[in-house]
Amino acid sequence: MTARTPTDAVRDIPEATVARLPVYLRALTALGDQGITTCSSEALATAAGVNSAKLRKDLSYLGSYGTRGVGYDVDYLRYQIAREIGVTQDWPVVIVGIGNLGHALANFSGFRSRGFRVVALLDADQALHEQQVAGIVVRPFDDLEQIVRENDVAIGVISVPAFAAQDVADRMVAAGISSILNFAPTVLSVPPGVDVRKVDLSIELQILAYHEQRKAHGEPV
Amino acid sequence: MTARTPTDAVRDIPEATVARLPVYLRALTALGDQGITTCSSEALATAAGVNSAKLRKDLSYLGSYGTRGVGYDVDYLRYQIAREIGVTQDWPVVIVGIGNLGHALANFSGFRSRGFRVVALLDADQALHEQQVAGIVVRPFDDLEQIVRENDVAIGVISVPAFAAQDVADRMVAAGISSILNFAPTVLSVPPGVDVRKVDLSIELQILAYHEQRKAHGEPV
DNA sequence: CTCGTTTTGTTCTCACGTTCACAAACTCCT
DNA sequence: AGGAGTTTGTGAACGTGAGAACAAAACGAG
Repeated sequence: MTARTPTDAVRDIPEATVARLPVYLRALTALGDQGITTCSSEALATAAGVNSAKLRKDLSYLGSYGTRGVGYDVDYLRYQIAREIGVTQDWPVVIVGIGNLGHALANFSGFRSRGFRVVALLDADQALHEQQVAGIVVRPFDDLEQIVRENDVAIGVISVPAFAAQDVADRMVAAGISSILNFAPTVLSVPPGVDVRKVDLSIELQILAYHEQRKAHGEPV
Repeated sequence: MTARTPTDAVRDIPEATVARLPVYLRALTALGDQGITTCSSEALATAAGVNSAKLRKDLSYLGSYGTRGVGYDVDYLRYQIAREIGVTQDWPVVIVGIGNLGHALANFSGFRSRGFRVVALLDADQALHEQQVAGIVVRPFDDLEQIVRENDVAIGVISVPAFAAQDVADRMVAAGISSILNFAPTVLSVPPGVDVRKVDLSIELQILAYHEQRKAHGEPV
């Protein structure tokens, strides 16, 4: 690695690369589980579904962790990527909105194994309180501030209906959460410094529909 | 509409624009529901959470549907975008994998209202067959081919565990499905001509974690 | 009818992301 | 030790996307 002073610690990795690092991480885990200890950029790129030049360029932003003529050490590279992303320790997460989707999210086994830990499930509906979902008791939404404070929660997941999402986001931000994963089909507005990512089923389907329509329209051979 | 010859029917709209059209569609629907009949690019951009120059440029790919000095007619523009995306009629969709997530998807009310119709729920687990989920009977996975044929299904949703996802995708493609929305945390490989979009909770959380780590690391002012 | 106001549609420039192509660096074989 | 064969890391070319800025077009007032 080239000499790096403490002050330039914050190299900036392109956003497109950041979005692919988790994919590489998963691919490396899969290779490791198969007992593979070393792999080339070509092999890893295939496992991750990208082109090898792009993979190498992405990895080069992290540092120089490969060996020319040999490839990458699977475990070592996996650790380096995990460290870069910040999932070497667990991040506490709260889920707000325990409807159908909230249930599915709470039961999602990938949380724990991938660096996240659900510390609380919240819902405004009193009928759900005291019930257990995925082994965790559902608590009132008003407990949010206390939970965030006590567990130092930085990441919140919103799985409430669209009309309630902005209110939940506002409360989350006020409580100190600065990263939000939004499953509600609505645009959230948050202050600068707060990150929001959205997952939207309708949008994904509509994008597919657009391309599908294209295929159908162009195909009349 | 401006005169358009049959041969130039396939204008190509940039992918980034295609991904935003559904957002505009939703924003227009919201404005319409509020009784608003006309809006400026500025107002619509705010509702959609984008910048107005980008919005105008996106809309310009579809055609010239606004009026200078006035703005856009909400209902008219909404119809034009819906037509461009291809959601003026309903698309039949099959969901494979009726676990926690599959349940949530089947119950998702946005399907019907946004141009999609769930024609079947499939699962390999016999214990689920004949049960009703969201008013639809769960059927054996082996019924896939028949259902696709009879309903002319082009879009499939995969919500099975990761290890089974590739098999399901292969069967879908063989049955004639050419657009897949994949919720399983794995890379799918499909032949050219088949579109895959993936929705991946772990990846989204890890991207948030990366930025969160950055904030925490840079903040000690 | 003409002028001022408003707002769209589009052009231009810059930044970002992807891919190619190759030098540098490592291993292995003779 | 030296040369052939691999594979990484990166510079350079290309394509796509974002945002500023402005001309063209519509409306309304007088």
